[in-house]
Amino acid sequence: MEETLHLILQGCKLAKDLESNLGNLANQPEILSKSCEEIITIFAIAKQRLINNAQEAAALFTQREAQTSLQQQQQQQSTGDPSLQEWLKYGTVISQAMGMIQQQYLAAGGKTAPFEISEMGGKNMMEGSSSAASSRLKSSMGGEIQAMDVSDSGRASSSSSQRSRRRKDDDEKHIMTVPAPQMGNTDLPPEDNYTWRKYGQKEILGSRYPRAYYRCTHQKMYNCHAKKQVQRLDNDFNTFEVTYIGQHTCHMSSTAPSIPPPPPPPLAQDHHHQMMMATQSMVTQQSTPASSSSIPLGRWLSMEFSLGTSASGGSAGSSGGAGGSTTTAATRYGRDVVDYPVVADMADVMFNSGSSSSNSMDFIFPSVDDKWETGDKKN
DNA sequence: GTGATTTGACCAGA
DNA sequence: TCTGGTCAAATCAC
Repeated sequence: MEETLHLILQGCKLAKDLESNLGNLANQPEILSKSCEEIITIFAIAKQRLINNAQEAAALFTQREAQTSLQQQQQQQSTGDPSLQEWLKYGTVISQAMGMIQQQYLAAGGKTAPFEISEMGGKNMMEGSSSAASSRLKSSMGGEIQAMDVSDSGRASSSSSQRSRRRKDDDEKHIMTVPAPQMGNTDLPPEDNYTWRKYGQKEILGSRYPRAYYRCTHQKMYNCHAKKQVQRLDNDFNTFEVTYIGQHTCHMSSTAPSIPPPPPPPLAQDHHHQMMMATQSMVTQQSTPASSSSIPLGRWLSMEFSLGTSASGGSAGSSGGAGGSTTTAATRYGRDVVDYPVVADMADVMFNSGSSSSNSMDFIFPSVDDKWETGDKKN
């Protein structure tokens, strides 16, 4: 265990070194890339060890990682170095991707995700929602995600009214916290690869921020009763608490058909293993120096950078909903918003990467070299 | 014109 | 009675 921690610390040191020299290396992407790969490799090894250990060890690892991310964020904010902002964006992309992975994982009925999850079950939904919001502290940067698996079976509901208003339904509810987008329009709820239609918003007693109510856009077409509620945490403006209610019965992604719906069907224990493998697969691809398909951090950075530019350049193409990769909000306010579908695709590939294709990352990063050049020119 | 969002009102459960 | 969840008309955006 100590060895693993030492590895992590070493990775942190290297990251700090890289950070301090980032200005000098800004025009040397190859060196940057190698440095990043080195860091990624170290963290990947450490992570692998932790995964192999007990959950206890994994929790400690995540804590360390979150601290590191937080430190980087704080340092970045204090320096204001634009090149470091790309570094930060990298973390944001990962965070977003992790968020979606988390959801995919929950969709698979998983109980323990490859990264941190705190699970709470058996309590009623409203308790979980409001009190948890005030008591749980989250990191908005590190991609920390907490999820509560809440099955609201406590109270029977008899809705006989024509309007069928059910305060307490029997649908499964999953509460999770996800970091808000740190660029673009941060008011938007996190992208989750489904299209939602907002049907209400309410001020919640004791909560600083209102709660927004969404239902599946295809509710009528597919009789899909999936819903979600989104609310900022009282103590953390940068974190959303998202409650998923019910399951998607719609099939909406033609481009990424293998994505399972977020609300979790209580199935397949094996998904945990698949998740682990998918995540590890990504790490491996990134961290294997010999692999030409590994993605240097510089490419991740440029990728994210291009995301930012494309968002302002015109994300009108992201509309259309049925593509399964945008929210209605993102569509509506797309001009200010980061183009999340790319991140969704990342998660998609990560979940479908399996072992079949070594070029899955090519799907995520089409012509990344060009994008690097684009980003470079930007600088 | 179509579909999404906003927002005040309504309703049901606690 | 209070509060959260939903409805639906008005409005907005494409």
